Amino acid sequence: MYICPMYSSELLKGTLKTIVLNLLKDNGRMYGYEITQRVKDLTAEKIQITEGALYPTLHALESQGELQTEEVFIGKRVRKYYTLTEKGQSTAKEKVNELVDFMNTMKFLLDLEPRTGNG
Amino acid sequence: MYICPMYSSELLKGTLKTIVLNLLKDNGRMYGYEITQRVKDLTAEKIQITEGALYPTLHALESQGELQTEEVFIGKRVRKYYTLTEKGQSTAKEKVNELVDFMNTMKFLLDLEPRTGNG
DNA sequence: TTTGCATACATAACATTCTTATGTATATTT
DNA sequence: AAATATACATAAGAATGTTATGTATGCAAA
Repeated sequence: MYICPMYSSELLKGTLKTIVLNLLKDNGRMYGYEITQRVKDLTAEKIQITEGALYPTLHALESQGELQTEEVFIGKRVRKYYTLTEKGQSTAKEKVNELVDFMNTMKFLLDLEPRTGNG
Repeated sequence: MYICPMYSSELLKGTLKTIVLNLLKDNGRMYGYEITQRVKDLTAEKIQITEGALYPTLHALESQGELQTEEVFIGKRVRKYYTLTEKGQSTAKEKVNELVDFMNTMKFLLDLEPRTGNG
């Protein structure tokens, strides 16, 4: 049985906040576990966000005023929903733009395609 | 005067080895300082490889058998040229493929373009 | 000629950002 | 009843950078 390989994990570094902010921008509100599953599904398990990385990141984004939370009881269990603040919405856009620009620069640097309008 | 901003440095993490291996694949042989300048020039200073990151990386790649060195005297100064070993050549290709695949997955995940043939 | 900047290597202390491991608890499926 | 999935959280450790520092040569400008 073939196991689709994950990326060597260093590549993910630095992109986690961008992924989280962008998912929340597209989906309105999500809770932590849901984010891990959504990313796994969307990437055919190539990118798996670990809980040890995600929860501290969510807490950091909240304390920086990018996210706000809402606790909802599902039976006896608390589920913590996150939504973007206004600040978070503009940060999301900036982060995505920066990442796209970075990827274009990388493709040019790796001699994979001509430079597009990002010099 | 406008200063073209660098990327927030986390993004570079994990891509340094790929950059180095690919530059050597394209250019035959290069020395450390030359690599920092080439990257700076090619990216309009958006990506600046620090020496504190580069030299340890070069040493690691050499000790892993990806690179071999050749010392050349320029006047009284030693310059250390690096070239890819055979292992390094195949690693270079793998690393670039992985990075390209990762970037495509990221663009899909960020809902920027339809998935291409990498699922 | 000496002052500063560029070239060219190197390493160590520190910061950031993950992974791995562990803990707690409820809900659902077998 | 046991295993798996859901759902949160934190701590120790690893990996990979930045910043600071050190050494030394070469060259250009004041």
